[in-house]
Order: sequence, then structure tokens, then C-alpha cells
Amino acid sequence: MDKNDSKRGRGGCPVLAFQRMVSGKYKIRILWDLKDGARRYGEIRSGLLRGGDGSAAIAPRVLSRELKALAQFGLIQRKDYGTVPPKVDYRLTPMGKSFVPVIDAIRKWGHRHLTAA
Amino acid sequence: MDKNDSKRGRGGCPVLAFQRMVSGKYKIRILWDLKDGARRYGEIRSGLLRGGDGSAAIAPRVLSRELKALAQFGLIQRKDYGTVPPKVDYRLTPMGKSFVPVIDAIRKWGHRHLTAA
DNA sequence: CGGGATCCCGATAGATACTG
DNA sequence: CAGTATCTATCGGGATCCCG
Repeated sequence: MDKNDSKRGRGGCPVLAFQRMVSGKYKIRILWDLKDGARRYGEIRSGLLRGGDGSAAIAPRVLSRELKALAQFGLIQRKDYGTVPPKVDYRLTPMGKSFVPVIDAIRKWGHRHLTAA
Repeated sequence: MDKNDSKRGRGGCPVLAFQRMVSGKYKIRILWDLKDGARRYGEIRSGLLRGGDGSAAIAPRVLSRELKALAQFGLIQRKDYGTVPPKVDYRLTPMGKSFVPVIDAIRKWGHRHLTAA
């Protein structure tokens, strides 16, 4: 991988690039969770439990990888406060914020067609 | 799975339902390909080559599974003409058509942010 | 022509244990 | 608290052959 993977998908259709970018079970929901501002690792982790099946917690390895991938695509930014105990938070970049309306479109459609009574 | 999986995802967030619905590499692009009307199996197959890496053709088993899944979710409808040689085509249902604008939002965003010069 | 059946493989996610 | 290391189970996708 070179240093700016944020501009991958060139030449192909935008949908393919989108698919790769949000691949994985949690990326879209993480982005949505960050739409109101920065959140800490543990907050994101807890937030992902609501809305799922509620049974199992997400494995730290998985969440970590999702966050790294999102950061690499330039959608979120990691901020390490370097304190002890450690504090790290994640926030949307401008590019990430520009993606929020798309998620909103998805959410609205899903709400209308996918949620039973 | 029971017989009406088209209304799954109740209770959870719409994004999860969306993710399950369009999981796989081709589903969104198939839907997009059908936005202008019905297409035959082979046409869809060929259409998926453009925009990809162009190297390999999609395995019939994979395409078949994607189409079945989309039909099961109620997004497309399969029409078998029962002739010989066989002719089958697929078209969007009203629900599938309602999803097109969402794909368009994805496409537009991807075009603006993901495609390099 | 439009698939189904079978085998294989890489990527991904879950569980568990450990650490700066 | 915010991760990393390891291991394993599962899944989605590709290749190939075959059939109505």
C-alpha cells in the first residue's frame, strides 16, 4: 500500500470503491456514530452493541482494524492524548462528514422498507 | 430462513439490514444495471465485467447466488420464459426501484471522492 | 443459455489471553 | 483504557465440470 490509499478505486466504477471502503460489518455504523462529534474507543465499542443482536461484544481486534481502515481511507482521524490511563478518540474528517448524508439516505430507505412493525 | 426474508432486520438499525441485503461484491451493481429495464442473465454477466478489473469473468455460481438473494429480498423479480434455448430475465420490483436513488447517492459520492484523475 | 454441484482458497470475524 | 497476539470457525468468491 502506498501512502495515500484514500484515492483508490480509480478507473473503476464508484460503487466498487464504495464497497471496499465500507466493507466489514461495522464501518458504516461507526461513521454514523461519529456524526455528532468525537468519540472514544470504548464509547464506539458500546455504541455498536445497541442495534445489533445485543448478544456478543465486538472483539477488540476487529474494532481496531475497522478503525485503522477508516483512518487509512481518510474518513476518520485518530487522536491520541498520550495520557495515562490512555485516552484516544476518533472524529470524522471533512471527507467523512461528506459521507454522512449518504448514510442518512441508506438509513431512511432501510427504515421505510426493511423494518417490520 | 422463513419464507419472507424481505422484512428482516426489524428492531435493529436499518444499516445492518442494508448491509446484509447488499452484501457481496455484485448486488449493488446488479441493481444499478437493472435500473433501465429488464436484462438477461448473460447481459448482467457481461455488464459486470466493465468497471471491474476486467480480468476474470464472474463465476456462474456466484452470480446465480446474488440474483437469488436479491429476489428473495424482494428487490428483483426473475422471469423464466420456459423456452428452449432457455431465456430468463430479471427486473427491478417497485421496492428495487425505490432503492435506485440510494445507489445514485453512493455513486455520486464515490465519483467525487474516490476516483482519482 | 442458464444455471447446479463440487472443491479450494483468502479474507474476515469471534474468542481468549496478554500488555503499555 | 486502548489496544496487540494467536488461533480457529466461517464465509464469500473463484475455478472447473456438468446438465436440462
